Amino acid sequence: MKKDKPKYKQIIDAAVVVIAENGYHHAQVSKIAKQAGVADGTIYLYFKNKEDILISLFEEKMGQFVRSIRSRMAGKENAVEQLEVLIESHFYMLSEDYHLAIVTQLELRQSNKDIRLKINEVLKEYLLLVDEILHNGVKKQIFSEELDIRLARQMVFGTIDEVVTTWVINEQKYDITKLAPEIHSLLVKALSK
Amino acid sequence: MKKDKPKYKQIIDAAVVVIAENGYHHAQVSKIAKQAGVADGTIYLYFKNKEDILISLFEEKMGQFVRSIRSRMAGKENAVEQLEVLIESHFYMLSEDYHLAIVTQLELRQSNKDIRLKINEVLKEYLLLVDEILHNGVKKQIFSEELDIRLARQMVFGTIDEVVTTWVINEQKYDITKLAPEIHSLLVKALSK
Amino acid sequence: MKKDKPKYKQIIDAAVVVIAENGYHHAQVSKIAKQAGVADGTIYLYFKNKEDILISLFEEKMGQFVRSIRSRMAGKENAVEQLEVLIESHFYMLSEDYHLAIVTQLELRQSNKDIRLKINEVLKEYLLLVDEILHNGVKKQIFSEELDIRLARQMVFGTIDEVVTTWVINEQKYDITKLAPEIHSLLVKALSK
Amino acid sequence: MKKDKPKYKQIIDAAVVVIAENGYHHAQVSKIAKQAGVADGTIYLYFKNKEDILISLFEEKMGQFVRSIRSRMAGKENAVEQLEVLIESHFYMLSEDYHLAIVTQLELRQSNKDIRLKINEVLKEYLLLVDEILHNGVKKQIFSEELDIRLARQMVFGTIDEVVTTWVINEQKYDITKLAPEIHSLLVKALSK
DNA sequence: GATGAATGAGCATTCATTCAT
DNA sequence: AATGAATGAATGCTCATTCAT
Repeated sequence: MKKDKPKYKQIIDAAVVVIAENGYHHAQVSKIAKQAGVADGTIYLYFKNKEDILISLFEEKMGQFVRSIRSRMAGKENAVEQLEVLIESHFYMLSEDYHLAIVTQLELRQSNKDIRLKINEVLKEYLLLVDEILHNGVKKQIFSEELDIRLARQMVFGTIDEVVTTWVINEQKYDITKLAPEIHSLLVKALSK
Repeated sequence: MKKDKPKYKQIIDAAVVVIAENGYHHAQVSKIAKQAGVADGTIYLYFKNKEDILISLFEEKMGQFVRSIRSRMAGKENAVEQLEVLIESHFYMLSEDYHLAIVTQLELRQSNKDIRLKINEVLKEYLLLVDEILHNGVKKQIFSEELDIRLARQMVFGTIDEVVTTWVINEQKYDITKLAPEIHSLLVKALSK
Repeated sequence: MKKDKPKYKQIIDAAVVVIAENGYHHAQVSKIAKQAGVADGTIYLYFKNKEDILISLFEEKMGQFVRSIRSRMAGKENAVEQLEVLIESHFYMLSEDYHLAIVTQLELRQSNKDIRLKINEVLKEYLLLVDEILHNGVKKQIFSEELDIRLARQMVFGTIDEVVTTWVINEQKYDITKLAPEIHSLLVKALSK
Repeated sequence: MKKDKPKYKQIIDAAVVVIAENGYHHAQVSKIAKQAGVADGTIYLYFKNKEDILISLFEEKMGQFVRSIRSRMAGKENAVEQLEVLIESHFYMLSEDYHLAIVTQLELRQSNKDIRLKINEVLKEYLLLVDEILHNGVKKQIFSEELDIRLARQMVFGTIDEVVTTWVINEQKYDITKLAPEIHSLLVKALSK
């Protein structure tokens, strides 16, 4: 399995750094190869083309992201607590990975439609997680029984994403993890009966 | 003033059509010129460079957007009603301009960081409007007195933006104006005491 | 009409020189542009792509070639004399254009299948000319009435082509036009009753 | 002697198949290795480089070709009969080896000038055979005493080669061996007194 | 003011060859 | 002898911008 070979992850990590530091449009394959400490051609032993690097990057990182949130959520049965963990984890993990935050919030959004469609596929995993929390909350009668899950999910994701993007645009000048309680409180109020 | 000459608007409208129909990355200056019925070189008599077209496009359209919402809000003193008008207007205006919705929600976001920063400058006008509503609501004790205006604004804008983007990605298959009451209700619950 | 603009012919002539001097595989577009005294991008105002340059080169030169032979044949009614003119003209014209001889006999044959198919299309004009001479000779009972035109044409073309290629491979060390009478005599003997 | 080891021939036969099926420009060393059932690196234990495979291929196959014709000619003393055997054998052997015909008539001609020059070296064996027949015919006063052997050889080879190439381009749709008598007859007429 | 022909910088990808195992 | 992962040089084409007319 190619994904388990060390150079696979090595190249993806190099791509994150190069894109974050140079911007999407100046992230040439040769720069990524240099950063990864391999020859240009080696990239193509692990990835079909440049597009494939970006999609794999997102899959790999977003996969970890969702798995990590799920494991942190383990044991929490209450939807309010689950949402708390989701927000805290989301903010915490991006605050711990400076480069990844820039890449996911700003740079990867410049990619063409094909790449973004594939990225959206990957995002669905995250959105499903949000849906699970919302369904749980409604079932346990913590959230409003008339809640439109689809719209509520858009509010939750839209709010979190906007807060993170604003923080990245402001060059991460403040501690985003400190915003979690207030965001959580706002969202819970919106969702509750 | 260049902005008052007919070709200025002619070129901006051409840019909206060309970007919406071809996508950001296939919207060459020569295509925009053709659509506007002018020579390539003529573009540069009205705009410094391609970047300037895009920023001007956003300024022009977002300016109209905010002015239009303000005029619809005239007479409403209640923050809850004002927010209602904001959401309804936002959804209504984009639902009336198919091309503009695609351009602002999907295509222009593919531009590079520099352009997006300038676009954010222009967005501030809209965000100020949101802030005004929120301040008003807090002052009139309709919204929670402990509301963090900055975060609340990010929630309002993030939610509205995500709802619109989802609608555009789904090719505007449903009537977005019908979602306004529910979104309004969710946000008001979040903001209220 | 693009073909009538001076730069069209200028680029084709440059391509002949560059290919003859550097070989097919080292004839980069940038070298052709430099030789033609234009920018790389200018090439693409006149030709769809590199392949198109090569096909156009062959069309242009082979077209002239056939037209030139036809005009030299004007007035000759006798198939034996027509064949004489054909051979003499063929040898003479290539002996006058050192670079073109190299390009048509050696370099262009390295092109890929697509290009060679299109080149073969163009060659058909020449082969039709040979057919006309052969038909004429048979009709006038100068050539054998049982002549298989298709095979005879392959003999005529194969012989002429091999003689020219041998001369080019030997770096044109001898005067090929002096070989015309003997080749003519051999072919006429073969074709005659 | 490397040429006697089984893998030597194995690689050459693989090269014929791969070139015939994929075309010269898509016949990568790795494909040849795969077809031969060896590792890429193994190729380089038997051949200096890719060029060397192609030249060796031609040497090996053309050597067999000439030896085979010579053995079929054994016993024929008459130049006319010898030429008959040459043409028949040439056509017969290529009609029996579908892949080889494609490779020698079409694909190998796309190789660069250096390789083609070396291939021509190998071809000399064949041309010497033609020369022998011609000399024999002249000595025995069957062929014209004034025959220019060099030009006559070019006619014989050029004609045969063109007939075979035309047959291969037409995807071997007809039986080329049936053309031998007519080609023989044309050539004998040309060469005779 | 308006034109549009000309410019030229910039980059993903392939594949023959090597060499540590 | 045999392997196959790794190497890295080499190039066609696009398109924003200019400037002579």
